[in-house]
Amino acid sequence: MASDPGFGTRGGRPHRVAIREVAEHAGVAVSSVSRVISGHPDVSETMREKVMKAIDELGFVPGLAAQSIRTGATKTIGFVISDIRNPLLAEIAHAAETRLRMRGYTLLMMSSLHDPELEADHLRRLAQHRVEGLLVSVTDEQNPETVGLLARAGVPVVLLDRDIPDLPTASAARFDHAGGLTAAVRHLADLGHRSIGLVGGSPHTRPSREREQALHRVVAELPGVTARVHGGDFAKEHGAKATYALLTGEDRPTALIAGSNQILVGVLSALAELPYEIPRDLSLVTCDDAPMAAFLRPRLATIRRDVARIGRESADLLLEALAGAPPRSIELPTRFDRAGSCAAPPPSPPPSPSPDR
DNA sequence: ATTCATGCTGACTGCGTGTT
DNA sequence: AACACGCAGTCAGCATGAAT
Repeated sequence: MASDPGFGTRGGRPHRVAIREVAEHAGVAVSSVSRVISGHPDVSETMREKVMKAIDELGFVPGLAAQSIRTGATKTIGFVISDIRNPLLAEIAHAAETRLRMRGYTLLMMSSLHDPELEADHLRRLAQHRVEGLLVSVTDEQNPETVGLLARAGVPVVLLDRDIPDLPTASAARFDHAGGLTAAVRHLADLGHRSIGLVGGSPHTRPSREREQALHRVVAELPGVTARVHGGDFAKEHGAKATYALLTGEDRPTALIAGSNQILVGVLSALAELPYEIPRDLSLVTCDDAPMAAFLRPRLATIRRDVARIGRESADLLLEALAGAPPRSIELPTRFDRAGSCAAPPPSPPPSPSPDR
């Protein structure tokens, strides 16, 4: 039995066992080997065993590239997200991959690192790989190059929590960010908070826009309550900077909402340097769980979403589109979990930190 | 005679490379 | 520039031989 299936060298160049060699080794025709490999019904048990024995002894692995030449099918799906190192996105990818693998597809994952140029480059590369479908969470919904590449992709596209009106051919799986955020703000207002700060993410993506719009909408319905938003990147650096700006400026909020798990890390790092104790001096709510957040005391009030579900559902939308169904969109809920990090605001304004940092 | 498993042949696929 | 070829496997259609 070969130790490394399908690999070897011949004269310094890579040599892979071909179907012809399997046929010769088994003493059968190439077409018979092909029938065995593809599970054709007209194959006797003796023939199957003979071929499988040769395949095993030679370590043959059918070449997907060669298969795709004839069939036109690569059984590969392109998956582009901002950063595969983000545990939240890793969970989405895992759920989607599991779903697609069950249907014989391989996922080709790429991180755009919030860089539209790199993202466009990935999309072009995936086209070269002849992927049969795309799962994409774009960095900038308005970027003409990205939108153009997706429009011309010629394969089904599913957007992950993104809105691109110029791309009506794409399906989409989105979260109702407004629902969870509205519940959180109402809870804070019920506790007595009158100034709420949101450390938002990129304005070029749907989740940030939805949250910001929802915040202004709900605040408009709550007499005496104001909101301040600091948008930026989905990054801890922005989280720290914006927190510092919000808490050291005029009209300091008594409650803060962190717009993502990466932003939360920055928010917490800024709070570690500022004289605020949670929840005594400041109420804190986060959007999405962070890996270590479960060990924080008090527990963090969190706007949660089922990320594994959006992974599964987006994979299903893509499978549906691959089967010829027209594009469609779905919306999944977000839920506010209140916890110890929220309390009534302090009777006097929160302590004023020293201006030097 | 019929059925089934198997073999054989040639077309076919997209792309890069070599030849005319 | 145009054309031919090789790559590695799939596929369809037909031929063949053995078993029922």
